Amino acid sequence: MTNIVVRFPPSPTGHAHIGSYRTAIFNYLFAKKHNAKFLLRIEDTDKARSKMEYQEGIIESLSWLGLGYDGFSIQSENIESHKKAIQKLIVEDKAYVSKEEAKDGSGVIKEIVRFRNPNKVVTFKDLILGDISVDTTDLGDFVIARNTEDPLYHLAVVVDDTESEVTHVIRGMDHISNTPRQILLIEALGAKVPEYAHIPLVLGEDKQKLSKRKGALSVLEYKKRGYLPSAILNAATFIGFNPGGEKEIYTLQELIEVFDLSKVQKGGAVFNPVKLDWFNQEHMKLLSEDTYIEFVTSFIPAVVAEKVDAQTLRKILLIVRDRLVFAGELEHMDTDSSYTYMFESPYDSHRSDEEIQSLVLVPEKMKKGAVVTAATTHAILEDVKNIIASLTESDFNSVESIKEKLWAYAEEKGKGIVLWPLRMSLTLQEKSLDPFSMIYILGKDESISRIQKAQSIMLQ
RNA sequence: GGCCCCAUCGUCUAAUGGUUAGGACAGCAGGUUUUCAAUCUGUUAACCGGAGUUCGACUCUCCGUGGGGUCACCA
Repeated sequence: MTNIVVRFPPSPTGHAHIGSYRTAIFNYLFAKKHNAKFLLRIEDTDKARSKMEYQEGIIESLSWLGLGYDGFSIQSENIESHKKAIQKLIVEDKAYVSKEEAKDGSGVIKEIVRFRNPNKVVTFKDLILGDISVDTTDLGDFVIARNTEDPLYHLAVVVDDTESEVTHVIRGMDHISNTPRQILLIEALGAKVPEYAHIPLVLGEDKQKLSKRKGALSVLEYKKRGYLPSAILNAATFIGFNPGGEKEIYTLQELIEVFDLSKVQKGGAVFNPVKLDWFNQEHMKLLSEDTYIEFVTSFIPAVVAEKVDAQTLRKILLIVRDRLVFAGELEHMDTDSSYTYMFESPYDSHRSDEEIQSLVLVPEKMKKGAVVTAATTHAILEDVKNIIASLTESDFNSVESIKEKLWAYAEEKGKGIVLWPLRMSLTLQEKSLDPFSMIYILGKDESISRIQKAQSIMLQ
């Protein structure tokens, strides 16, 4: 392992969205690429807003994404070092205690600690942006602690980073203005200034910093909706980064191989949820049949298993695979009418005979001059039913063989006038799977039974 | 407003002085074994503006303009 160390320091004050985790991802990729250490540090110096629930959310998110870390710490547990640093700065007259009225309007006089700003120009080299110079004079003597026992962000970060020997600080561009004052503190403490890489911000539709407030989903919500971690990883990495070339679908391993800070964009990038959907579909295609079934099954309501046997459910899931964007679409499979007809008879008391008849009868635009009546439809269904009855066990092994057996008849009579009533009698859905897939899923008996029901209504 | 950063299709981007400015998502059109998907094919669409530098600028420089970030006893 090299001596390179990076870290991801989220504050547990909310469920972070994809923008924050992209920072974690960049750090992780950089670490793996360079055979370095990746640290997770929970920044909870703001005790009022920090919550255990959020800390757990961070850990769960990282684990779900598969971003393992080589070290874990909680900032508040390093309070002794922070206090020591505050004392050291005060003793060396690089900081001082100042009696001031509390900002909360209470009128209480408190003793806060301010940094004695040397008022100089700080220049640092950013690995993405290049040289950046800032005159720190206008920062004034900024506050570094609420009191001698209670450090604030800048002080805590600098002390912690120094102690864990962080060499590369990879963080969002919104931290760029924090960098000069942190460098001032590092210098005052006599520590080593790390390398900085400020990555472009992830923007919302309005081109402003992505935020929960504007509807950005947390990583945990994506997990809940049935997105694949590999898709989130892939999509997030491609916000503000592109390895060049035309390949876009990458696994985590491949991402590590091609990751390079020099290929990180400088400008902010708008997050496109529609493209994330595409990434997810592509990553679903990468799954083996068994992995896919296993993944998707965890999103299906338990009652479905009572209504349909595992064998049939597997058939349904495999056939439905191409149209699935994310697994959570199956979350109401037990009641969603775009799925229920696949495993429950659509012929129920809610539908009138007239309704069923109008569905099964070939619509005008599809007739192509042919004369279609209830009687002819009944006759066609009769023929189709007989063909299905003649199918052998092995014919039911694939959609393809079922189609083969029915195809000649459909061509002879006219595809539209055979296939439409067939599909409708099996599904009673305006939009549905094709009839061959339906017969494959339903099996001989149920297929024939549904067709017979449609037929009996045709006769009335 | 001060300070800092950025600027290629609607969006994400490729191009590192010489290309008909490429790809992906979305859009549109069409094909496909009925519907809806899926899939295949085709297609619309961009170098923020102005000066330079150069034989030659998307690429380099400067000035505008636009956008963003940040100005806490939050992180």
